[in-house]
Amino acid sequence: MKDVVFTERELDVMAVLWDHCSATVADVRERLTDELAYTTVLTILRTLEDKGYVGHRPEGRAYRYHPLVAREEAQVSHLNRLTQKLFSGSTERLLTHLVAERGMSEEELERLRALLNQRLEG
Amino acid sequence: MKDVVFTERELDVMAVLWDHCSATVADVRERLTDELAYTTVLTILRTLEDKGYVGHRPEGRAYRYHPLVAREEAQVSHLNRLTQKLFSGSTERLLTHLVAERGMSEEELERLRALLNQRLEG
DNA sequence: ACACTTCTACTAGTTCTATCGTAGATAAGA
DNA sequence: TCTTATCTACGATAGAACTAGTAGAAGTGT
Repeated sequence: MKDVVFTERELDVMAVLWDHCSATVADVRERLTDELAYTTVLTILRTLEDKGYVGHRPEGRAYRYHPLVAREEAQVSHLNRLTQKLFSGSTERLLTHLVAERGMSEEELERLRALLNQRLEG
Repeated sequence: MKDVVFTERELDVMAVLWDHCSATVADVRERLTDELAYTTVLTILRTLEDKGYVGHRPEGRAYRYHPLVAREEAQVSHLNRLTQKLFSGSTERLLTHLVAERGMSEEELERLRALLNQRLEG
């Protein structure tokens, strides 16, 4: 599987598309936390399209953009990078860090344990 | 805590420094997997120094560079970004993904379960 | 028909990233 | 001392990332 890596801004925009399945420029712009010019958002979408990460089809007089790569693919790529460079390539180290250092609720930890049990028994 | 975020190349270099506590330009260059010119590595280190992420002191005729930020800080920052943008801000989702999708050995999963048990009982 | 708004297309500038060459200092070896 | 290897300092360039302005098309409202 090829690497699907995004820049900071691209990720912002992709997040919107993934969350909403598709969106117009105005939609995306509205949902971004940073205030960017309309044309700026358009440019980012165009760049993403050039790279093959999103597509669009006309909707009325505007375009509606949609992801061409699944969020999961990006998750894998980005996690690979992070694990490699920051956790010496050890997924376990990463997991340990998460469980130990993140403020997770008891319920969440319980659910994780359940998943783990299932994974180990199953 | 302020954000400690690195570019791709910077991360390569930081990884060497973290792994070895400190290193000269030549050291770093040797340990990088990509073959970069000596001056390229030097420039990266200089940039990192400008940003306040590494420091150096003379050693013989050369400089020895050392990290000024802990690997842990970078771990936290990068994980925050990744969780936010790719896992909708949910650490649990990230953990679930890791446990479910990564090929982890039985021992690793066991150890994780042990940690989890300890965390929940303790 | 005219003014107004909303879009895309194109262009452009600034900053950051990545990479390396050259020059000059300095130590080491012959 | 002369040469060679090794460093830092400085400069430069190509490309990516980020941001936004302007022009012109295309609808909307009156």
